[in-house]
Amino acid sequence: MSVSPDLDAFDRAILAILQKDNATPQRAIGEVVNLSAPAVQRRIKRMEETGVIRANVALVDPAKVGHPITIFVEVEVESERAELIDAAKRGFAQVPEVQQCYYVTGEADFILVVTVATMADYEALTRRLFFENNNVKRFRTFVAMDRVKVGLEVPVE
Amino acid sequence: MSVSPDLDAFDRAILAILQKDNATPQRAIGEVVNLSAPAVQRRIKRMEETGVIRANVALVDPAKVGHPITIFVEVEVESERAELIDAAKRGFAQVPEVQQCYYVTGEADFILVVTVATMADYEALTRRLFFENNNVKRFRTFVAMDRVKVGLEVPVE
DNA sequence: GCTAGAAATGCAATTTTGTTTCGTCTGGAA
DNA sequence: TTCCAGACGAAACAAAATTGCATTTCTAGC
Repeated sequence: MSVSPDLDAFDRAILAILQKDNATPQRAIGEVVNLSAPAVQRRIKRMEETGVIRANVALVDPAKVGHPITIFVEVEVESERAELIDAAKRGFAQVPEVQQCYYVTGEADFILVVTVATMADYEALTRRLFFENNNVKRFRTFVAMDRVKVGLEVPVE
Repeated sequence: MSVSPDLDAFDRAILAILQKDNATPQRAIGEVVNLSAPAVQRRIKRMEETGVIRANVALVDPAKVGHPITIFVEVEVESERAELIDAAKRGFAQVPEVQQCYYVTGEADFILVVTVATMADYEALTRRLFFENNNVKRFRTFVAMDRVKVGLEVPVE
């Protein structure tokens, strides 16, 4: 899980494909990277076992399932005591509407990406997550007008 | 692609599974949601055609492929002329290191999520994307110390 | 430069999964 | 009531993933 994976050019080529479409048949991948299907399959398996590939998922259009609003929130906390920070992390991570949560340096402590159906839902969420949390000093809201680019693809060279 | 999909409880249950693991066999999904494999398959196909499912991808651990640093950037532009904004969108979207890009309301105009190997790389990227861009007034950097929760999963009820 | 050991490969067989077919059932409109 | 459209499940089928095995490639170590 945390061993050095040591990826070669084959692995990277495979990753580039899987990050675009992981339903690509191994045979087709093999043709592109010049490897047999079993070889591709073994490499994929190894990358899954070593944690290079964290998950295989379907990406869903939020608007199509009733969550048309995406919001960024910068959260500043009162105290940065480790215990309180950990509690905040767990608290944020638990919430399904919180798609992403990062603990960051800079003028904020946390940045959240939230997806909701309505602004009223967001308002209710802020009450629950921020106003009722004594350790939240203040937060700033940015509503997405356009999701210009959305993905978790990582360049693999 | 943009027709109202009208998802029922079966569709949503299927989506919940596929958002966690889209390698789950259709037969296994069928057992969970009480549907036959062909029924599951037809629903998945329909959701792919209507754009509810935008893509099927592998999620890669950035650190394991040499991109251990995740950075948020708030970008403020000089002019919000539609033409310039569109140019900015295209410019940001093009860059592989820019994982996500949102056009937002609030104290910033764009929020970017960037993944890089080193801070030197980030510095080079800022030069290219911001300093050499006349329409960028200023930008603020937040370096992620902990990727507490990362995903694109959307609650489906 | 040569050789042993380890790792990775390709091929072919097997198993699992995805896909299509087809007959049936259900719900709604005429 | 009758007809039609849509969705379903069972079974047959096609395609893909997976496994076993012999061979090749790579890497040291001598």
